Amino acid sequence: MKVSTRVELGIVTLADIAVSTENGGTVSSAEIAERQRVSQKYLEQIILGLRQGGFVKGLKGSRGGYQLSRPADKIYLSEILNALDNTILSDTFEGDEAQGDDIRASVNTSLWDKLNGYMRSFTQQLTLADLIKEYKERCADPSDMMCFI
Amino acid sequence: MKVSTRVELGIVTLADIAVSTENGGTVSSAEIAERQRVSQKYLEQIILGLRQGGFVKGLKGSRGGYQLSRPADKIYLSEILNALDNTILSDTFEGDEAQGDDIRASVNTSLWDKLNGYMRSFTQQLTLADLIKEYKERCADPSDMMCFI
DNA sequence: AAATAATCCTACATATATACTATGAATTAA
DNA sequence: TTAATTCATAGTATATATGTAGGATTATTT
Repeated sequence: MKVSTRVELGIVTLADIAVSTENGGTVSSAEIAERQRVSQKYLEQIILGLRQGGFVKGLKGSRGGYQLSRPADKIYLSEILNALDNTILSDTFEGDEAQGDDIRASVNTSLWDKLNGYMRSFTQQLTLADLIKEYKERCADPSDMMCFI
Repeated sequence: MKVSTRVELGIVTLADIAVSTENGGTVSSAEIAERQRVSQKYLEQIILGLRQGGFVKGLKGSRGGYQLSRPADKIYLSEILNALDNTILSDTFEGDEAQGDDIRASVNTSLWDKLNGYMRSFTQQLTLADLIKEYKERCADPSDMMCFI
């Protein structure tokens, strides 16, 4: 399953903000950009989407930065994905049902609707807090990988 | 989940060939093109992929056409998808693990690997014969939709 | 043998999406 | 007032998607 770098970076950035600010305060786009090795300007575009989606709020000015606008266990992956790219969890063929014979419609319900249904239910029960929890558990095992934050 | 029209048409075309030839014989690209309301030339390109994937064989010349090269219950959706677009069931980020910190790697295994895993197991147990069976069951109920083939 | 009907193969055109880069305005704290 | 930061938009190069088009190849039919 291919996913755009915007979506990848969007989720990772949100997780980064959550982890970096869990003891209060804010984190700047410059910090995150360095950690994730992307240009700050590009990252700001992605954070724009996160803010418009209602996941983070930005505090302007010196000593400003970003924080979550909701607790991480109230942010569902389905919401994040929809905000970053509304095609991922959407119906595969919308308004396409009238074309051709109905083998198309049948394949749609037998295959694509079921795949979409699973992706939705999985991402509707998975929260940002779950992602962070799993990340920290992996960090606790140094033989697995290193923890940078 | 957005999918290219090539993938959609590829699966539908394969199902069409299976249904149209289940009593023997062949079906031409012209027939399928009319039924699915696409240009014959475009359809031929898509059938090319199906042939290279080993799902159909073409018989040239007058009275030629296409047939399945294997029984429909031995053709798995995972194979079809891989032949038509090898990104759908592939790992979301291949060779991408070295970039940035390992929040990326962790999100990858917590989210994307699981989604890919489900899509694979579902499509690895679903066959073309299953799709056709469901299609015919729907056709048997005229209140649901009409059956054209 | 010639005509016909079909698959097979490749090149090209156009539109859209992606992945950035770049520029600067607006806002706040020191 | 200066510096630091978010906020917003414009531009651009590349890749991908969605076809169109032309014709070569092969087999059947007459």
